[in-house]
Amino acid sequence: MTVTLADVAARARVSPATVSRVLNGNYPVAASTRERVLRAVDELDYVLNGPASSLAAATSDLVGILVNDIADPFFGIMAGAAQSAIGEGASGRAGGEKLAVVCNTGGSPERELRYLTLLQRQRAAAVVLTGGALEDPGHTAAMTARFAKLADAGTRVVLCGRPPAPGTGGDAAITAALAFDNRGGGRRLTEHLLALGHRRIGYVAGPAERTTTRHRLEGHREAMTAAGAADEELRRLTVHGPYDRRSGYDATLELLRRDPELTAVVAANDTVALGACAALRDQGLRIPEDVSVAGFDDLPFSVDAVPALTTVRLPLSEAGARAGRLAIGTETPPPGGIAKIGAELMVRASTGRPRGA
Amino acid sequence: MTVTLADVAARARVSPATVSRVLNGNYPVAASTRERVLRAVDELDYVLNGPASSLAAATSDLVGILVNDIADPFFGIMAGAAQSAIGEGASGRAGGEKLAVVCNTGGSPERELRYLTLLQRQRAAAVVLTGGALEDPGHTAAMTARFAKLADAGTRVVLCGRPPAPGTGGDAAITAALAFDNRGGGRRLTEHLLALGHRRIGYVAGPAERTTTRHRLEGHREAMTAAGAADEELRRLTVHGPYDRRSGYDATLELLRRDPELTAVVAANDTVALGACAALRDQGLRIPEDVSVAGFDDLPFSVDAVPALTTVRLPLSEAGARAGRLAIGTETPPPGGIAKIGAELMVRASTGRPRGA
DNA sequence: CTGTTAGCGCCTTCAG
DNA sequence: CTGAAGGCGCTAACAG
Repeated sequence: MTVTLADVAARARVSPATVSRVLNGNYPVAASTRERVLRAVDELDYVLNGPASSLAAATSDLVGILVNDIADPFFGIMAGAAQSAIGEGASGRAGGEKLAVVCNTGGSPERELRYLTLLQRQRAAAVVLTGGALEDPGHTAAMTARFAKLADAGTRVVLCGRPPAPGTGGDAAITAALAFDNRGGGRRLTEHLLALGHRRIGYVAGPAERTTTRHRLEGHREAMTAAGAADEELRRLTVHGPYDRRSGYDATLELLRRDPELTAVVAANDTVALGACAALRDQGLRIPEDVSVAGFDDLPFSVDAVPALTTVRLPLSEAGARAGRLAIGTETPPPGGIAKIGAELMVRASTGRPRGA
Repeated sequence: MTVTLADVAARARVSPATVSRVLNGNYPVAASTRERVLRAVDELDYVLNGPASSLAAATSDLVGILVNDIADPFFGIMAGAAQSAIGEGASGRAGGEKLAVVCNTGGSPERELRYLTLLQRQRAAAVVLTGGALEDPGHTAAMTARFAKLADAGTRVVLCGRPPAPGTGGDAAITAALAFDNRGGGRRLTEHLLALGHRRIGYVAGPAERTTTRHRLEGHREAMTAAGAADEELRRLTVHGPYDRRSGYDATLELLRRDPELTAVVAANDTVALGACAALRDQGLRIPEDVSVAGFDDLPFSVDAVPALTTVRLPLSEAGARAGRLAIGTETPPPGGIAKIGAELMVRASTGRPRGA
């Protein structure tokens, strides 16, 4: 019923091996033979059997891209860029047709592990993990073990927007890591606010147990501490929540309750910042006249917000593309395997001098 | 080097067949035996070889979800919901671990076809296509042929937010189609504007050759025509462009040039609407006092826009989840294979009475 | 440059 | 309920 390689071989009057060779293109074949084979493939409407091929070759052309939230453009942009880079890398000849595929973990450690298992089971050629990692010792250990397993099965592992696990050097298994300068970006953002004259700055952080959250918050606190803020005060003006609009809304209300004299709110990311803006507006406060607001990431919608959002730009698209290239081996890993990706402060209309100034 | 099923069998002192049976769970196995096997699996850290399994069984656990633009939450929301539904459906026992995976076509017909081929090659269990289809006879024919091929290889094909190809009934191969009521939604949206007193309404449409674009536009024109608008006028006040912010911005400027007396702009979707808002603001026009603006989809950010966007809500998450269930056979297809998904008008602050009224 | 020969690791009848 | 045996479709040495 279904056409196999043998059928093609018969029709082209060559051996199966030859057909395999022209299909994979990694072996010299006479032009005339190749053409005959290709014609047979076409006439028979033959489609290679992936599982059989993967089984025999002990590798597959699957590349998995893991994201924490597929509905969030932060991940969509990186994943899209990675997927393009992977697709294009294969363009040379028919051979390297990689199947780049994105998997949504929803931020759940179980699902992250499950996808890794599934990908390992498929003998994936590479795995790209995007976004912050969960900072739980158990989970980190489990992940590190999986990475090792994947690596020695020949699967490349690349991190994009996620620092390699610290400590025991357990991440030797990783091909490359692209780490965003979340700490530096966070620091510069808060320094901008301090320079404007703000002192009472609320911080709406992301989920407590994620690297991204922690680094951005640390950057903020670095700047605040340098400006003389007390630890206790910093803690009082920090509220954690998920990376969504609702969290920004609720947390801002809570911050206002804790300190009605707040003159600025810094959000963990742009989406959260939008929620913060909504909350302030609903309280009758003007942005930035009464309260300044800042975000992080510089997603496409941020420039269209009213007022346009001051934020920190991350080169998501470039980083994603680079991760894709690293995954298929089109680009060589940076020295040491880890590269730091810069973050650029974007000052726009949502931040201004505080009321008093 | 790598652990195989035989190794597990040896350790558990059973035959490979038995191990296979407990792993797949679709066959009676004594509880004590099962436990012994499971323990061996665990001790050996065994991971099933997907390709080998797929080859022998002639099916795989891959489910592909195709999207036009992964960075667009419209698709992210549907894909995320579908992926969850597929993941959960498998929960029964270890057996049905489906690998739901999203593929970004970028709206390119070639990539769409390419992914379909790749998925067919992998012997995917199902394919979900989301969002509008390209209306090109050649491409439609190619897609229909692929669907047939997939269907008779046992791959389920479900459409989500895309109507089945019309005409030759060639889509008998499709398992189910969930079609959004784009036409009805578009009509009701424009009727709302007409009821407010608007007559000179500009329309920023999506790419011309897509079903979604056409249906929304037809709904708009239905309403306009019923209100006495002339065809020529309608054509004059319609501008096409991609589904992005930039297109909304540019098209709005163009519409304003064509008719400076415009009192409303209807955009093909919310993202485009945001661009339209930006253009109007840059022209010194107030929303909705000078010009009303409306979008489509009701993405999460639309309620936070300033002013909050009047739009048409599509139940993206529900539709995605349902598509996922249909893909894994957890839900039975609607009678006739096609279900129409309602669209609800959401009136918010971006639309109001026109200047004159 | 091309054909031949063995498996890759698992599932699935078929017996028992 | 469990074991034995054959083959899924392709690739990868080897010869020629």
